[in-house]
Amino acid sequence: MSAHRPYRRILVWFRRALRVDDNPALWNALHDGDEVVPLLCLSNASLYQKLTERRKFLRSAIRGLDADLRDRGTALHVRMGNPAVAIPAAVAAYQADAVYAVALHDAPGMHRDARLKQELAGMGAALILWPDRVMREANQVLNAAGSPYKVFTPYKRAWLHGADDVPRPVSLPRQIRSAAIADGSQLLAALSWASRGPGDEAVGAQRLLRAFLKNSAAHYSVRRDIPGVEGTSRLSPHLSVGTISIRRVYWAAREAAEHAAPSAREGISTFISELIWREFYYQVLLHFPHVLETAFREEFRKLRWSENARHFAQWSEGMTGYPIVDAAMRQLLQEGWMHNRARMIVASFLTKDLHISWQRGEQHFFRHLADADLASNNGGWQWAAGTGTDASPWFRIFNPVLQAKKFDPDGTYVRRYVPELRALPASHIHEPWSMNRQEQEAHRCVVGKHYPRPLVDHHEQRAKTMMIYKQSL
DNA sequence: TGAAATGTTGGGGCG
DNA sequence: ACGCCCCAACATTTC
Repeated sequence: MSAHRPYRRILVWFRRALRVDDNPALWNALHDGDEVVPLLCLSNASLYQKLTERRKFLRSAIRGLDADLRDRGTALHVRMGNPAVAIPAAVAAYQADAVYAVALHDAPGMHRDARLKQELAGMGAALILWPDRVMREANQVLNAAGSPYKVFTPYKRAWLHGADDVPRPVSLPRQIRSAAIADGSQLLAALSWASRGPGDEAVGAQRLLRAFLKNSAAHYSVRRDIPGVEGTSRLSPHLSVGTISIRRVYWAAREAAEHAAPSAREGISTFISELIWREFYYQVLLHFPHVLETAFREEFRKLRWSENARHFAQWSEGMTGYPIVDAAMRQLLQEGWMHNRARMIVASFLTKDLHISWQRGEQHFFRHLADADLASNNGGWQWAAGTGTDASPWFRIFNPVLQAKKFDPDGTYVRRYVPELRALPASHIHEPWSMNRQEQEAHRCVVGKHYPRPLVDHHEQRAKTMMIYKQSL
Protein backbone atom coordinates (compact mmCIF):
# COMPACT_ATOMS: atom_id res chain seq x y z
CA MET A 1 0.00 0.00 0.00
CA SER A 2 2.93 2.32 0.61
CA ALA A 3 3.64 2.08 -3.09
CA HIS A 4 0.86 4.62 -3.67
CA ARG A 5 2.54 7.20 -1.51
CA PRO A 6 5.02 9.54 -3.16
CA TYR A 7 7.28 9.90 -0.11
CA ARG A 8 8.82 7.53 2.34
CA ARG A 9 9.40 9.84 5.30
CA ILE A 10 8.02 13.36 5.59
CA LEU A 11 9.08 15.95 8.14
CA VAL A 12 6.06 17.94 9.21
CA TRP A 13 7.54 21.25 10.21
CA PHE A 14 5.18 22.84 12.70
CA ARG A 15 5.21 26.59 12.52
CA ARG A 16 2.20 28.80 12.95
CA ALA A 17 -0.13 25.81 12.91
CA LEU A 18 0.54 24.29 16.30
CA ARG A 19 -2.24 21.75 16.21
CA VAL A 20 -3.17 18.37 14.83
CA ASP A 21 -6.75 19.31 13.90
CA ASP A 22 -7.32 20.52 10.33
CA ASN A 23 -3.62 21.01 9.74
CA PRO A 24 -3.07 20.68 5.97
CA ALA A 25 0.67 20.09 6.31
CA LEU A 26 -0.02 17.18 8.66
CA TRP A 27 -2.94 15.52 6.94
CA ASN A 28 -1.36 15.85 3.53
CA ALA A 29 1.80 14.31 4.95
CA LEU A 30 -0.21 11.40 6.32
CA HIS A 31 -1.70 10.98 2.89
CA ASP A 32 1.55 11.32 0.97
CA GLY A 33 4.12 9.64 3.21
CA ASP A 34 4.73 6.23 4.69
CA GLU A 35 5.96 7.85 7.87
CA VAL A 36 5.89 11.33 9.33
CA VAL A 37 8.16 13.06 11.82
CA PRO A 38 6.54 16.00 13.61
CA LEU A 39 9.21 18.65 13.98
CA LEU A 40 9.55 22.00 15.67
CA CYS A 41 12.34 24.56 15.21
CA LEU A 42 13.12 26.62 18.27
CA SER A 43 15.27 29.68 17.98
CA ASN A 44 17.81 30.13 20.75
CA ALA A 45 16.29 33.53 21.42
CA SER A 46 12.96 31.96 22.29
CA LEU A 47 14.67 30.06 25.08
CA TYR A 48 16.96 32.63 26.59
CA GLN A 49 15.31 35.99 26.06
CA LYS A 50 12.82 37.52 28.46
CA LEU A 51 9.71 35.45 28.88
CA THR A 52 6.98 37.79 27.65
CA GLU A 53 3.34 36.79 27.80
CA ARG A 54 3.66 36.04 24.12
CA ARG A 55 6.46 33.53 24.71
CA LYS A 56 4.54 31.95 27.58
CA PHE A 57 1.53 31.41 25.37
CA LEU A 58 3.70 29.98 22.62
CA ARG A 59 5.27 27.50 25.02
CA SER A 60 1.88 26.46 26.27
CA ALA A 61 0.72 25.91 22.70
CA ILE A 62 3.80 23.82 21.97
CA ARG A 63 3.23 21.64 25.04
CA GLY A 64 -0.37 21.17 23.99
CA LEU A 65 0.69 20.14 20.50
CA ASP A 66 3.14 17.62 21.92
CA ALA A 67 0.44 16.18 24.17
CA ASP A 68 -1.96 15.80 21.25
CA LEU A 69 0.73 14.11 19.17
CA ARG A 70 1.45 11.71 22.02
CA ASP A 71 -2.23 10.85 22.20
CA ARG A 72 -1.81 9.74 18.62
CA GLY A 73 1.23 7.60 19.18
CA THR A 74 4.01 10.01 18.29
CA ALA A 75 5.77 13.02 19.78
CA LEU A 76 7.18 16.38 18.84
CA HIS A 77 10.83 16.43 17.77
CA VAL A 78 12.82 19.58 18.32
CA ARG A 79 15.79 21.19 16.59
CA MET A 80 17.42 24.29 17.95
CA GLY A 81 18.56 27.25 15.93
CA ASN A 82 17.79 28.96 12.66
CA PRO A 83 15.48 26.88 10.43
CA ALA A 84 17.70 27.65 7.42
CA VAL A 85 20.30 25.43 9.12
CA ALA A 86 18.18 23.27 11.38
CA ILE A 87 15.73 22.00 8.76
CA PRO A 88 18.38 20.71 6.32
CA ALA A 89 20.16 19.16 9.28
CA ALA A 90 16.97 17.44 10.34
CA VAL A 91 16.31 16.22 6.80
CA ALA A 92 19.76 14.65 6.78
CA ALA A 93 19.47 13.21 10.28
CA TYR A 94 16.03 11.68 9.75
CA GLN A 95 16.71 10.78 6.13
CA ALA A 96 13.49 12.45 5.10
CA ASP A 97 12.58 12.95 1.47
CA ALA A 98 10.12 15.79 1.98
CA VAL A 99 9.29 18.63 4.35
CA TYR A 100 5.68 19.76 4.69
CA ALA A 101 4.81 23.08 6.28
CA VAL A 102 2.16 25.78 6.06
CA ALA A 103 2.71 28.67 3.65
CA LEU A 104 3.62 32.18 4.75
CA HIS A 105 2.42 35.50 3.36
CA ASP A 106 5.24 37.89 4.20
CA ALA A 107 7.98 38.59 1.68
CA PRO A 108 10.97 37.93 3.98
CA GLY A 109 9.45 34.61 5.05
CA MET A 110 8.66 33.60 1.49
CA HIS A 111 12.22 34.39 0.42
CA ARG A 112 13.61 32.29 3.24
CA ASP A 113 11.35 29.44 2.16
CA ALA A 114 12.43 29.78 -1.46
CA ARG A 115 16.09 29.50 -0.47
CA LEU A 116 15.37 26.58 1.80
CA LYS A 117 13.48 24.84 -0.98
CA GLN A 118 16.53 25.15 -3.24
CA GLU A 119 18.86 23.85 -0.61
CA LEU A 120 16.62 20.88 0.16
CA ALA A 121 16.28 20.15 -3.55
CA GLY A 122 20.06 19.84 -3.63
CA MET A 123 19.73 17.14 -0.96
CA GLY A 124 17.03 15.37 -2.90
CA ALA A 125 14.20 16.44 -0.61
CA ALA A 126 11.12 18.50 -1.45
CA LEU A 127 9.76 21.44 0.48
CA ILE A 128 6.02 21.61 0.02
CA LEU A 129 4.00 24.47 1.47
CA TRP A 130 0.28 24.24 2.17
CA PRO A 131 -2.15 27.13 2.39
CA ASP A 132 -3.55 27.42 5.89
CA ARG A 133 -3.51 30.90 7.37
CA VAL A 134 -6.53 32.27 5.53
CA MET A 135 -9.89 30.94 4.50
CA ARG A 136 -9.77 32.27 0.97
CA GLU A 137 -6.44 32.59 -0.77
CA ALA A 138 -5.45 36.07 -1.92
CA ASN A 139 -5.59 35.18 -5.60
CA GLN A 140 -9.20 34.04 -5.22
CA VAL A 141 -10.47 37.46 -4.16
CA LEU A 142 -9.64 39.99 -6.86
CA ASN A 143 -11.60 42.79 -8.48
CA ALA A 144 -12.98 42.72 -12.02
CA ALA A 145 -9.66 43.92 -13.40
CA GLY A 146 -7.88 41.08 -11.66
CA SER A 147 -6.20 43.39 -9.15
CA PRO A 148 -6.16 43.12 -5.37
CA TYR A 149 -8.55 45.25 -3.36
CA LYS A 150 -7.26 48.21 -1.38
CA VAL A 151 -10.53 49.04 0.35
CA PHE A 152 -12.20 46.76 2.84
CA THR A 153 -15.88 47.10 1.92
CA PRO A 154 -15.64 45.98 -1.72
CA TYR A 155 -13.15 43.33 -0.64
CA LYS A 156 -15.63 41.97 1.86
CA ARG A 157 -18.38 41.90 -0.73
CA ALA A 158 -16.18 39.92 -3.11
CA TRP A 159 -15.04 37.64 -0.30
CA LEU A 160 -18.61 36.84 0.73
CA HIS A 161 -19.50 36.10 -2.86
CA GLY A 162 -17.30 33.01 -2.63
CA ALA A 163 -17.96 32.26 1.03
CA ASP A 164 -19.15 28.73 0.33
CA ASP A 165 -15.78 27.90 -1.20
CA VAL A 166 -14.03 28.07 2.17
CA PRO A 167 -12.70 24.54 2.60
CA ARG A 168 -14.31 22.36 5.25
CA PRO A 169 -12.02 21.41 8.14
CA VAL A 170 -10.40 17.99 8.06
CA SER A 171 -10.16 15.83 11.16
CA LEU A 172 -7.22 13.54 11.78
CA PRO A 173 -7.16 9.77 12.25
CA ARG A 174 -6.57 8.48 15.78
CA GLN A 175 -3.09 7.25 14.97
CA ILE A 176 -0.15 8.89 13.25
CA ARG A 177 2.28 6.62 11.44
CA SER A 178 5.52 7.99 12.76
CA ALA A 179 9.12 7.05 12.44
CA ALA A 180 10.73 5.56 15.50
CA ILE A 181 13.62 7.85 16.43
CA ALA A 182 16.01 6.46 18.96
CA ASP A 183 17.55 9.63 20.36
CA GLY A 184 15.25 10.96 23.07
CA SER A 185 17.26 14.17 23.45
CA GLN A 186 15.67 15.35 20.23
CA LEU A 187 12.20 15.26 21.74
CA LEU A 188 10.42 18.27 23.13
CA ALA A 189 9.95 16.43 26.40
CA ALA A 190 13.70 16.75 26.99
CA LEU A 191 13.31 20.52 27.53
CA SER A 192 12.88 21.68 31.09
CA TRP A 193 9.78 23.78 30.46
CA ALA A 194 8.05 21.13 28.41
CA SER A 195 6.22 19.24 31.13
CA ARG A 196 2.56 19.68 30.63
CA GLY A 197 0.62 22.23 32.62
CA PRO A 198 -3.04 23.11 32.95
CA GLY A 199 -4.68 24.78 29.97
CA ASP A 200 -2.10 23.65 27.46
CA GLU A 201 -4.25 21.63 25.18
CA ALA A 202 -5.54 22.88 21.86
CA VAL A 203 -8.98 21.69 22.93
CA GLY A 204 -8.92 24.84 25.03
CA ALA A 205 -9.30 26.79 21.83
CA GLN A 206 -12.17 24.60 20.64
CA ARG A 207 -13.90 25.05 23.98
CA LEU A 208 -13.41 28.80 23.79
CA LEU A 209 -14.96 28.82 20.32
CA ARG A 210 -17.99 26.82 21.39
CA ALA A 211 -18.54 28.94 24.50
CA PHE A 212 -18.27 32.13 22.48
CA LEU A 213 -20.75 31.00 19.84
CA LYS A 214 -23.15 29.78 22.49
CA ASN A 215 -23.02 32.67 24.94
CA SER A 216 -21.49 35.81 23.44
CA ALA A 217 -21.82 35.83 19.66
CA ALA A 218 -25.43 37.02 19.75
CA HIS A 219 -24.38 40.22 21.53
CA TYR A 220 -21.08 40.59 19.73
CA SER A 221 -21.95 43.68 17.66
CA VAL A 222 -22.35 45.85 20.73
CA ARG A 223 -20.33 44.16 23.46
CA ARG A 224 -17.20 43.67 21.40
CA ASP A 225 -16.61 47.42 21.70
CA ILE A 226 -16.75 47.60 25.49
CA PRO A 227 -13.35 46.73 26.96
CA GLY A 228 -14.72 46.26 30.47
CA VAL A 229 -16.92 43.40 29.26
CA GLU A 230 -15.90 39.95 28.02
CA GLY A 231 -17.66 40.45 24.72
CA THR A 232 -15.04 39.20 22.27
CA SER A 233 -14.09 35.67 21.33
CA ARG A 234 -10.53 35.83 22.71
CA LEU A 235 -9.54 33.50 19.89
CA SER A 236 -6.87 35.76 18.45
CA PRO A 237 -3.90 34.21 20.31
CA HIS A 238 -5.04 30.79 19.11
CA LEU A 239 -5.38 31.98 15.54
CA SER A 240 -1.97 33.58 15.78
CA VAL A 241 -0.04 30.48 16.79
CA GLY A 242 -2.49 28.19 15.06
CA THR A 243 -3.89 26.23 17.99
CA ILE A 244 -7.17 26.50 16.13
CA SER A 245 -7.89 26.42 12.41
CA ILE A 246 -9.48 29.50 10.87
CA ARG A 247 -11.69 27.24 8.77
CA ARG A 248 -12.85 25.46 11.93
CA VAL A 249 -13.80 28.84 13.40
CA TYR A 250 -15.55 29.99 10.27
CA TRP A 251 -17.69 26.93 9.70
CA ALA A 252 -18.63 26.74 13.36
CA ALA A 253 -19.81 30.34 13.15
CA ARG A 254 -21.77 29.62 9.98
CA GLU A 255 -23.44 26.67 11.61
CA ALA A 256 -24.24 28.68 14.73
CA ALA A 257 -25.85 31.33 12.54
CA GLU A 258 -28.15 28.75 10.98
CA HIS A 259 -29.53 27.76 14.36
CA ALA A 260 -29.55 31.25 15.82
CA ALA A 261 -32.48 33.61 16.25
CA PRO A 262 -32.54 36.39 13.66
CA SER A 263 -31.48 38.93 16.29
CA ALA A 264 -28.41 36.85 17.11
CA ARG A 265 -27.41 36.49 13.49
CA GLU A 266 -26.25 40.07 13.33
CA GLY A 267 -23.69 39.39 16.05
CA ILE A 268 -22.38 36.37 14.21
CA SER A 269 -22.08 38.17 10.92
CA THR A 270 -20.20 41.00 12.65
CA PHE A 271 -17.86 38.35 14.02
CA ILE A 272 -17.38 36.89 10.55
CA SER A 273 -16.76 40.39 9.28
CA GLU A 274 -13.86 40.66 11.74
CA LEU A 275 -12.46 37.40 10.36
CA ILE A 276 -12.67 38.99 6.92
CA TRP A 277 -10.71 42.02 8.18
CA ARG A 278 -7.96 39.58 9.11
CA GLU A 279 -8.22 38.04 5.67
CA PHE A 280 -8.10 41.49 4.08
CA TYR A 281 -4.83 42.39 5.79
CA TYR A 282 -3.29 39.06 4.80
CA GLN A 283 -3.90 39.80 1.14
CA VAL A 284 -2.58 43.35 1.62
CA LEU A 285 0.60 41.84 3.06
CA LEU A 286 0.92 39.43 0.16
CA HIS A 287 0.20 41.90 -2.65
CA PHE A 288 1.83 44.98 -1.12
CA PRO A 289 4.81 43.59 0.80
CA HIS A 290 6.28 47.09 1.23
CA VAL A 291 3.81 47.70 4.09
CA LEU A 292 6.22 45.93 6.41
CA GLU A 293 8.88 48.52 5.61
CA THR A 294 6.99 51.73 5.13
CA ALA A 295 3.61 53.45 4.76
CA PHE A 296 1.17 51.84 2.34
CA ARG A 297 0.37 55.28 0.94
CA GLU A 298 3.32 56.94 -0.68
CA GLU A 299 2.38 60.48 0.39
CA PHE A 300 2.90 59.63 4.05
CA ARG A 301 6.33 58.08 3.76
CA LYS A 302 8.10 61.33 4.53
CA LEU A 303 6.16 62.14 7.71
CA ARG A 304 8.46 63.32 10.48
CA TRP A 305 8.03 61.41 13.73
CA SER A 306 9.09 62.29 17.24
CA GLU A 307 12.00 60.41 18.80
CA ASN A 308 11.05 61.35 22.37
CA ALA A 309 12.29 58.32 24.30
CA ARG A 310 10.65 59.40 27.54
CA HIS A 311 7.26 59.71 25.87
CA PHE A 312 7.61 56.27 24.33
CA ALA A 313 8.63 54.76 27.66
CA GLN A 314 5.68 56.35 29.46
CA TRP A 315 3.34 55.10 26.79
CA SER A 316 4.64 51.55 26.83
CA GLU A 317 4.52 51.35 30.63
CA GLY A 318 1.03 52.78 30.90
CA MET A 319 2.07 56.03 32.57
CA THR A 320 0.73 58.67 30.19
CA GLY A 321 -1.74 60.22 32.62
CA TYR A 322 -4.67 59.34 30.36
CA PRO A 323 -6.50 56.57 32.26
CA ILE A 324 -7.90 54.63 29.32
CA VAL A 325 -4.51 54.60 27.58
CA ASP A 326 -2.72 53.50 30.73
CA ALA A 327 -5.23 50.77 31.49
CA ALA A 328 -4.80 49.37 28.00
CA MET A 329 -1.01 49.47 27.96
CA ARG A 330 -0.87 47.77 31.34
CA GLN A 331 -3.29 45.11 30.18
CA LEU A 332 -0.92 44.41 27.31
CA LEU A 333 2.05 43.86 29.61
CA GLN A 334 0.10 41.85 32.15
CA GLU A 335 -1.88 39.60 29.83
CA GLY A 336 -0.21 39.71 26.43
CA TRP A 337 -3.55 40.78 25.07
CA MET A 338 -5.40 44.05 24.65
CA HIS A 339 -9.02 44.73 23.84
CA ASN A 340 -9.51 45.85 20.25
CA ARG A 341 -11.18 49.16 21.10
CA ALA A 342 -8.28 49.89 23.44
CA ARG A 343 -5.79 49.05 20.67
CA MET A 344 -7.30 51.73 18.49
CA ILE A 345 -7.19 54.25 21.32
CA VAL A 346 -3.56 53.66 22.29
CA ALA A 347 -2.48 53.57 18.65
CA SER A 348 -4.16 56.90 18.01
CA PHE A 349 -2.52 58.26 21.14
CA LEU A 350 0.99 57.17 20.16
CA THR A 351 0.74 58.49 16.61
CA LYS A 352 -1.55 61.50 16.95
CA ASP A 353 -0.82 62.72 20.48
CA LEU A 354 2.84 61.77 20.90
CA HIS A 355 3.68 61.91 17.18
CA ILE A 356 5.76 58.77 17.52
CA SER A 357 5.95 56.47 14.51
CA TRP A 358 3.34 53.75 14.16
CA GLN A 359 6.27 51.42 13.48
CA ARG A 360 7.49 51.81 17.05
CA GLY A 361 4.03 50.84 18.23
CA GLU A 362 3.84 47.97 15.79
CA GLN A 363 7.13 46.60 17.14
CA HIS A 364 6.06 46.96 20.77
CA PHE A 365 2.75 45.22 20.11
CA PHE A 366 4.46 42.44 18.21
CA ARG A 367 6.78 41.72 21.09
CA HIS A 368 4.10 41.57 23.74
CA LEU A 369 0.86 40.42 22.13
CA ALA A 370 0.23 36.71 22.42
CA ASP A 371 -1.87 37.13 19.28
CA ALA A 372 0.86 38.98 17.38
CA ASP A 373 0.20 38.60 13.69
CA LEU A 374 2.30 40.30 11.03
CA ALA A 375 -0.63 41.13 8.78
CA SER A 376 -3.27 42.24 11.28
CA ASN A 377 -0.80 44.10 13.46
CA ASN A 378 0.63 46.04 10.54
CA GLY A 379 -2.80 46.68 9.06
CA GLY A 380 -4.17 47.91 12.35
CA TRP A 381 -1.28 50.26 12.99
CA GLN A 382 -1.31 51.70 9.50
CA TRP A 383 -5.05 52.18 9.82
CA ALA A 384 -4.61 54.02 13.10
CA ALA A 385 -1.81 56.17 11.72
CA GLY A 386 -3.83 56.93 8.62
CA THR A 387 -0.99 55.75 6.39
CA GLY A 388 -2.61 52.54 5.22
CA THR A 389 -5.32 51.19 2.97
CA ASP A 390 -8.87 52.36 3.44
CA ALA A 391 -7.73 55.97 3.44
CA SER A 392 -10.41 58.13 4.96
CA PRO A 393 -10.95 61.69 3.79
CA TRP A 394 -10.57 63.03 7.31
CA PHE A 395 -7.97 62.70 10.03
CA ARG A 396 -8.97 60.05 12.52
CA ILE A 397 -7.86 61.48 15.81
CA PHE A 398 -9.32 59.80 18.86
CA ASN A 399 -10.01 61.88 21.93
CA PRO A 400 -8.89 59.57 24.75
CA VAL A 401 -11.37 61.05 27.21
CA LEU A 402 -14.36 60.91 24.90
CA GLN A 403 -13.53 57.37 23.82
CA ALA A 404 -13.24 56.35 27.45
CA LYS A 405 -16.57 57.90 28.41
CA LYS A 406 -18.26 56.32 25.45
CA PHE A 407 -16.89 52.79 25.71
CA ASP A 408 -16.02 52.49 29.41
CA PRO A 409 -18.78 54.63 30.88
CA ASP A 410 -18.56 53.37 34.45
CA GLY A 411 -14.78 52.99 34.44
CA THR A 412 -14.76 49.20 34.93
CA TYR A 413 -11.88 48.69 32.53
CA VAL A 414 -9.76 51.50 33.94
CA ARG A 415 -10.26 50.31 37.50
CA ARG A 416 -9.23 46.78 36.58
CA TYR A 417 -5.77 47.81 35.38
CA VAL A 418 -5.03 51.12 37.09
CA PRO A 419 -5.25 50.58 40.84
CA GLU A 420 -4.35 54.21 41.60
CA LEU A 421 -7.70 55.23 40.15
CA ARG A 422 -9.91 52.57 41.70
CA ALA A 423 -11.49 54.84 44.28
CA LEU A 424 -12.54 57.51 41.81
CA PRO A 425 -16.22 57.97 40.94
CA ALA A 426 -17.25 57.33 37.36
CA SER A 427 -17.72 61.06 36.85
CA HIS A 428 -13.99 61.73 37.21
CA ILE A 429 -12.26 58.45 36.50
CA HIS A 430 -11.42 59.28 32.89
CA GLU A 431 -10.09 62.75 33.70
CA PRO A 432 -8.73 62.75 37.25
CA TRP A 433 -7.26 66.21 36.72
CA SER A 434 -10.80 67.57 36.63
CA MET A 435 -11.08 67.02 40.38
CA ASN A 436 -10.14 69.81 42.72
CA ARG A 437 -7.38 69.37 45.25
CA GLN A 438 -9.72 68.26 48.06
CA GLU A 439 -11.37 65.62 45.93
CA GLN A 440 -7.97 64.34 44.82
CA GLU A 441 -6.81 64.09 48.43
CA ALA A 442 -10.04 62.44 49.50
CA HIS A 443 -9.59 59.65 46.94
CA ARG A 444 -5.85 59.29 47.57
CA CYS A 445 -5.27 60.19 43.99
CA VAL A 446 -3.35 63.42 43.69
CA VAL A 447 -2.48 64.04 40.09
CA GLY A 448 1.27 64.36 39.72
CA LYS A 449 1.84 62.33 42.88
CA HIS A 450 -0.20 59.12 42.99
CA TYR A 451 -1.06 59.15 39.31
CA PRO A 452 0.85 60.92 36.53
CA ARG A 453 -0.14 64.28 35.15
CA PRO A 454 -1.18 64.03 31.47
CA LEU A 455 1.98 63.66 29.40
CA VAL A 456 0.71 66.05 26.74
CA ASP A 457 -2.33 68.22 26.15
CA HIS A 458 -4.63 66.42 23.78
CA HIS A 459 -6.09 69.55 22.23
CA GLU A 460 -2.69 71.04 21.46
CA GLN A 461 -1.39 67.78 20.04
CA ARG A 462 -4.48 67.37 17.93
CA ALA A 463 -3.95 70.76 16.30
CA LYS A 464 -0.30 69.91 15.73
CA THR A 465 -1.17 66.57 14.16
CA MET A 466 -3.50 68.18 11.67
CA MET A 467 -0.74 70.56 10.64
CA ILE A 468 1.82 67.80 10.25
CA TYR A 469 -0.44 65.58 8.16
CA LYS A 470 -1.69 68.43 6.03
CA GLN A 471 1.87 69.29 5.08
CA SER A 472 2.31 65.78 3.72
CA LEU A 473 -0.64 65.99 1.37
C1' DT B 1 -13.95 51.47 13.22
C1' DG B 2 -14.03 60.56 14.79
C1' DA B 3 -14.15 65.00 16.77
C1' DA B 4 -14.83 69.73 16.83
C1' DA B 5 -16.90 73.69 14.83
C1' DT B 6 -20.78 75.61 13.11
C1' DG B 7 -25.69 75.83 12.05
C1' DT B 8 -30.64 75.13 13.24
C1' DT B 9 -34.54 74.55 16.08
C1' DG B 10 -37.56 75.06 19.81
C1' DG B 11 -38.81 75.76 24.61
C1' DG B 12 -38.71 78.75 28.57
C1' DG B 13 -37.72 82.95 31.19
C1' DC B 14 -38.34 87.58 31.09
C1' DG B 15 -39.53 92.37 30.23
C1' DA C 1 -49.28 88.68 23.18
C1' DC C 2 -44.87 89.41 21.68
C1' DG C 3 -39.94 89.88 20.87
C1' DC C 4 -35.66 88.90 22.64
C1' DC C 5 -32.14 86.18 24.62
C1' DC C 6 -30.20 81.99 26.30
C1' DC C 7 -29.17 77.42 25.74
C1' DA C 8 -29.77 72.59 25.23
C1' DA C 9 -30.50 69.23 21.74
C1' DC C 10 -29.82 67.85 17.45
C1' DA C 11 -28.07 68.21 12.56
C1' DT C 12 -24.59 69.53 9.27
C1' DT C 13 -20.10 70.80 7.85
C1' DT C 14 -15.25 70.83 8.17
C1' DC C 15 -10.73 69.28 9.38
